[in-house]
Amino acid sequence: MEANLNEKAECTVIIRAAHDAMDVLNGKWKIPIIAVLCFSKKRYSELLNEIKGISGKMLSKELKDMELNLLLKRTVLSTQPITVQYELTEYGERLKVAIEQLAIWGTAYRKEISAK
Amino acid sequence: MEANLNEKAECTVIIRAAHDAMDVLNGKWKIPIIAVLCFSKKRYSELLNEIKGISGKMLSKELKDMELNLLLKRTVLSTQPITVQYELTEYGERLKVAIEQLAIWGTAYRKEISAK
DNA sequence: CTGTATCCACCTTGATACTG
DNA sequence: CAGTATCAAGGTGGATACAG
Repeated sequence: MEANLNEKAECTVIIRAAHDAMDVLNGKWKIPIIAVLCFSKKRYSELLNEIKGISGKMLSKELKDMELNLLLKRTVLSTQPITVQYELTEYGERLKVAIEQLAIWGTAYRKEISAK
Repeated sequence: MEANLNEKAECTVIIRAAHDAMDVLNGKWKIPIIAVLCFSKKRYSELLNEIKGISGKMLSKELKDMELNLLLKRTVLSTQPITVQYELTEYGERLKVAIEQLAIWGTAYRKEISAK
């Protein structure tokens, strides 16, 4: 019963915490964006090119969302014409571990499912 | 340049693999469902009670999705009235690691953001 | 108990054109 | 280059009633 209580408590905590995380990562594009930015900072147009299928509108929207959620930092460079750099914050960086685990699972899953 | 190629390749792989995973986990409720089932198999009504906010329709739909994706197994028990057990498959079990990482991140994020 | 059927409001996304 | 505005379409999720 002690074990049962602990299980229940732990379960509830995980559910809520995972939900918090997914709330911040909602939508189709946030994980791909973070995955790209895990390796280096990028400009808007670089992201647009490297994330296949995303539209400019969605990229803008997602980037704005993530900036508000403190996942990434936006920097306007005074080049001519101006360019904008996006990079992960510490919060964003720390998501890398979770995303890697998802990717590891996804890789194995795809492989085994397709071998069916 | 070699490093650059590797970075690019690894990045692409991670994006695709994470996308595969998120494809299977799409929607609002799959992660909570898996989190609950991580600890023990559950019946439909137990899931309905323990996952706060989910409707019966969505629970049915998500469970069906996940069964098709081989994430969980559905077993009809010949009780009176009949009950149905859901449990994770091996694929589903292996997602636990990734979800735990998400939860760890979510916990820290919530804590630090609220401390703002 | 374990679902399904229907209806509906909302949200997300995409295409396209446009701005500074 | 880095976005914004507008419109349209489809998907998502909730309420309710019903079925086996």
